[in-house]
Amino acid sequence: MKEDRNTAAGPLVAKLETIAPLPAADRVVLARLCDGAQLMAARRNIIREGDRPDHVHLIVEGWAARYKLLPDGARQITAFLIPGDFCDIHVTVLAEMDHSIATLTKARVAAVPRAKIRELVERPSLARAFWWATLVDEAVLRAWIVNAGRRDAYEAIGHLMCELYVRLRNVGLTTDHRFDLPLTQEEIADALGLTPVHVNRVLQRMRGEDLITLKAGLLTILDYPRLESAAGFNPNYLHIDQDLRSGLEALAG
Amino acid sequence: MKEDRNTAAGPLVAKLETIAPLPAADRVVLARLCDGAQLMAARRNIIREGDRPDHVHLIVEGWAARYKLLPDGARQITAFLIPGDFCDIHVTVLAEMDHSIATLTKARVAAVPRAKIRELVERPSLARAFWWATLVDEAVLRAWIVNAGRRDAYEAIGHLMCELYVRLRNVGLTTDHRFDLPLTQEEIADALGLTPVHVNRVLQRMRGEDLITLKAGLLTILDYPRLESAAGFNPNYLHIDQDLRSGLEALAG
DNA sequence: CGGGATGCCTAACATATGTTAGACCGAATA
DNA sequence: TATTCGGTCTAACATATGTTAGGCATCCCG
Repeated sequence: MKEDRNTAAGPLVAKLETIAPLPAADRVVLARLCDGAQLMAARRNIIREGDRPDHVHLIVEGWAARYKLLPDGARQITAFLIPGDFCDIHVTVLAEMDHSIATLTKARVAAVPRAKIRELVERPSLARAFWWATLVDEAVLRAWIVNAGRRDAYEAIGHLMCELYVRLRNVGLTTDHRFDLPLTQEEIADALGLTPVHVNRVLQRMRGEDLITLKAGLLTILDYPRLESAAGFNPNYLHIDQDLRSGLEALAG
Repeated sequence: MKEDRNTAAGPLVAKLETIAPLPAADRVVLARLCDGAQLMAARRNIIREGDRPDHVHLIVEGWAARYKLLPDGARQITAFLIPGDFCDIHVTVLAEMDHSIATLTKARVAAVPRAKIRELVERPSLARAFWWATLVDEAVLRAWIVNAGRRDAYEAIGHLMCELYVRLRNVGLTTDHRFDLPLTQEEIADALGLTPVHVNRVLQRMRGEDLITLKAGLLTILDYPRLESAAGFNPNYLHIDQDLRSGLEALAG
């Protein structure tokens, strides 16, 4: 299966190839990035606000999150990072981190020297692919602003589920409409500007409506079209090529 | 004055030079981008979601905003664009717009052909500067997520004011702690996920506390340190170099 | 100079979401 | 088996913010 080949070559390759196939040479180089990945425990900081790291971190396995802490101790999660995501290509240009990143689950994280990134970017296909990835990250941030600003809790949670579904599918981590969602209700709350109590209320409602199933970190979307429309989810901002999108659609049912 | 020279060469130069001076040749090329700018009326779309423009738009004068419309007609503003900001470098890589952009005021907008951008990016100093600018845009998006998610209305509005103050100062559009803020209360509301009514309440309160003055589109921050701390504003995410930051601080009093 | 917009402002009332507190449950650990 | 521990779930109550509605300026344009 194509999916197997992708994940074997590493989630990063799978992700970048959601737009366009890469030259074989590029795939090899990328796959090699994942080799030295370190195993980290859950809930450990990968980098902290104010740090000036000289390595770029890549999630190879497991989940992580960007977050900011407020003076009163509140936490806002700003992004969920899944396999294939770079944590901080920022540091190639910006002096210091303006937010922190921590693992959410046990994870394998590769540290790539800045110089290596510069070397990779000399390949035009990779420069383009990296550029694509950061622009998509930006688009995701915009979608999250809408979540927190103009969607109610029910829509926001539904939207997040749809987004994660598509992103995970791109790296081959879904089967049908089911995937591992190793987030606590508090983490979901911190991502959407809600309260754990309220997240729980909404989840209960969704279960009651036979929209989803969520148990032991496994989410099943029982009625994807209904969830999508209830959440006002339009995957265009993830910028998957049209043809490929329909291809995946067929694959994943 | 240095500030005058910058603004004369165009807001884009001023902005990009907040991190590091550019070679004279670069400044010339950038300044020339602004030459053919078109005059647009207020509240006109520059690009719309779904468009596949072949030009990149640059705000030379006036204000614009990125926004998304929801199925129910609600609007979420995702960024305010001021002189020196690119609207859509995205289109160099992504096929189609996932959001719309409209002028807020009368504005001068330059349309730069994609090819021209590619040409500019061949200059290492400019490539770096553009890269810096988009990473800062990304950081601003994160700050806005925090605004909508975890700050109350008072803090969020204060934070927005501080951010705009610093950004406008970078392009020479402030005098002391005063600047043109040509936003309606509804636009502020749409940016922060609030209601015009509530924005008004908060503004009244800020006036009552002698924190600000806002009349006829002119905002004066009467007590900047107090506003900054009330909002939990930390300018680090705008990534101005430390030395330069203190320099500006001295300049702007 | 009159009339229509547009934006600001306020009041009274409605509600989605937050707060606090605690019971429950399963999985790990001893 | 007992014991934590982290996470889920619920209830009762509190509140920041939304809703609706309308008055009041100001500015523009015919």
